[in-house]
Amino acid sequence: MKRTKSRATSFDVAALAGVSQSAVSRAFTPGSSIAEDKRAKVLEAARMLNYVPNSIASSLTTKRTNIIALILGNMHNPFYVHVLNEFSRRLQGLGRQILIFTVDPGSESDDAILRALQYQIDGVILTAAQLSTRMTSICHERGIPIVLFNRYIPGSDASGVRCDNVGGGRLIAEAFLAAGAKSFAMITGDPKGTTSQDRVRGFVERLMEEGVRRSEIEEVPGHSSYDGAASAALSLFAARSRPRPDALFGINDIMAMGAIDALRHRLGLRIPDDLMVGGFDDIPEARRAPYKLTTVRQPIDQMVARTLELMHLDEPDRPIERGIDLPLPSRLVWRGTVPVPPAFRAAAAEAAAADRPESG
Amino acid sequence: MKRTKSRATSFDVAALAGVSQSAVSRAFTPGSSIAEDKRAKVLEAARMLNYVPNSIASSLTTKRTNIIALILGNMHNPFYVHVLNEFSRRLQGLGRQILIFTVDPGSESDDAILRALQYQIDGVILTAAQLSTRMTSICHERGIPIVLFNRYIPGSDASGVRCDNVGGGRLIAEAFLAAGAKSFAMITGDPKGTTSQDRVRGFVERLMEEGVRRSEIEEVPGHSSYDGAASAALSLFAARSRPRPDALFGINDIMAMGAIDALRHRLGLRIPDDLMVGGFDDIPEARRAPYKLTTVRQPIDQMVARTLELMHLDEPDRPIERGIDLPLPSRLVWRGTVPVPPAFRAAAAEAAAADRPESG
DNA sequence: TTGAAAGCGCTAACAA
DNA sequence: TTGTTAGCGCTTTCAA
Repeated sequence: MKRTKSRATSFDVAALAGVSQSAVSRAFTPGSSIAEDKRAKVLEAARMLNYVPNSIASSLTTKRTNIIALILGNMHNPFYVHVLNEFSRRLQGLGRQILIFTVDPGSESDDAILRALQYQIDGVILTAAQLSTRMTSICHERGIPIVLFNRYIPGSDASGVRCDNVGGGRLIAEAFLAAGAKSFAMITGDPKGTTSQDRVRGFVERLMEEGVRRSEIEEVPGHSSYDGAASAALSLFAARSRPRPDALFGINDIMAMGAIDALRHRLGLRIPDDLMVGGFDDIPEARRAPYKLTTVRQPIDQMVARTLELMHLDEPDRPIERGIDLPLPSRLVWRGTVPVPPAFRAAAAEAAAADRPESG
Repeated sequence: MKRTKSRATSFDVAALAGVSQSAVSRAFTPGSSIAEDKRAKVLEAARMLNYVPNSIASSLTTKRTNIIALILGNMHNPFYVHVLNEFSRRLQGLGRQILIFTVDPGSESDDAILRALQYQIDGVILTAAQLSTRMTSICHERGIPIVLFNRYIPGSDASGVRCDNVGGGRLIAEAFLAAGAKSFAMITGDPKGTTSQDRVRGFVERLMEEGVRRSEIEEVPGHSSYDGAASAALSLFAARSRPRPDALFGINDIMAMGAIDALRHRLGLRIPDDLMVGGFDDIPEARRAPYKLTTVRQPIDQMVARTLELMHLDEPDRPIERGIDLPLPSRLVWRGTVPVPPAFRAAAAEAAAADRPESG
């Protein structure tokens, strides 16, 4: 069978309904002035012809496509999968579509943004990668809001939403200290990203307040991946002269999980008996039986909501606010990888209760 | 600062470059006839004005948007995350963009497709949900290919790519038999989906060939999720009069993982000593130390490649082929959740070697 | 409330 | 190889 290529246009519908083409347009535009019976006739004709309004054509005049570009870096980190899900759910609810771009983590996102711009997207959400100031200003010149998710770029005009990473790092340090840890190590993520840097900073800062010397806190890069963290952990613990650390901070959950698996199954370490481990993000996987990871929860829902607010999708003519940095509070979730000190028993019990059903 | 809303058009570029507007169009159209020096002038002017061609406008005449709609159901299953990644990588390589829609697993995808149609997408990839024949014919009428990924719908005009699920189910049965299992159980997925049905069918079929009676194969629904499978497994093993099965088939990896975790950590079962477990998909998580899941590998790369081929993106006028069902071969990956019989030692060693680095 | 008509930014004949 | 011109399918004045 051949393609009929029969896409009915508003003119076809108008002809069938016996009205003008503009009437058809009005019938499909909420809040435009058209008589109810006429609208009904149009809708009926449209149904008969399988007419679907052409958003591409309408955006040519309205200057709005209702498309948002979502630029994703590391999809291998489940955190971003949940972020994508949440954005998708909400944006669809707002009648917006998502044009997706995946870029290599750590690489420039300029290319992706440029391609997005060709599609006259109404906004850009960037969850990854670097952003040049040139690209930022190109977007802003055109009135296209661009907001960074889970990161900020110092000195950038782009606004961003993230959680309080420094505070979160402190929470983990606090938990380790309360559990009696004496020597510390961490597996870090992208060294160029503020997210990893801030978590490290908060963690170190808090430890130093208790008299721990920076040189005593071991640090090894885990490349933000499960496997990277697994080898990092092994290199940290395998053969060593100095005493093993008794507390390990994985800068994100997926790395903490990689470290836990490697340490347990390759080196036979018991957690938390031999080593306590803390993570960051609180991805759903962190609750699972093999991990029961004590971690810092990022308020994804809130972060997504604030991101959308920052874009002001329904006020397209509003001047774009520059360089807003919106840090949201994070909180510690006590689970099984850090021994729970008496003072935190209640919090731990609460977390355990909340963990019962995994949403998904 | 206010929005300048200054999007340069091809006319602006033409004026600055001192050429006609069509020259600008040509300068940006690969393979169109334009003098090299003229093109250079145009490009230079474009750069100065931060001009980005408006694909939305061009698609009005070309009838091609280079946008593909990707409709995703269960994003909580990592399998689909990897699928998304692969589609994104390849489609971006082909100069196509992905408009993403997430729908509730099991629900109609008609809504999403209708919204996609408004954007004049060049094709639809459906990884989830039901598809009405009405929607199929609407797409086909318009010359828009729609291809089902990892599923087929009996009697549907839509084409699809999937793996040989029946054969895969047989492979797991085969492995269980070779390992000496005598009693069997399975955790099933979406009862309306052919994917789950076929895997079950192959599994059962093979067992029955060996004289196992259908009524002896226990079956419990796991709702395609980690948590669903965890409770399913518990209900299967917790309190029971008849002897426990000694082999459990999780219709997909994420359910096999949920079952393993629950059985190990809640009931203290040892795997594979007390119970052997088989999965399906071979998601990257299946290789991880806590699981080392013996499973059936779906050839994602091939499936994605064939899906794209079926869409014939570069021959938009080609008649759409109807109802093609393309089953690709699947293969067993021996790991640690099924005791490896001597005959399969080599295969198991090979799998272990291949597992070393996780891509990601 | 309605219809006619002028664009939106581009591509694609067509002539030059 | 060029420029001119006529649309693509819609929204949006503007008059009626």
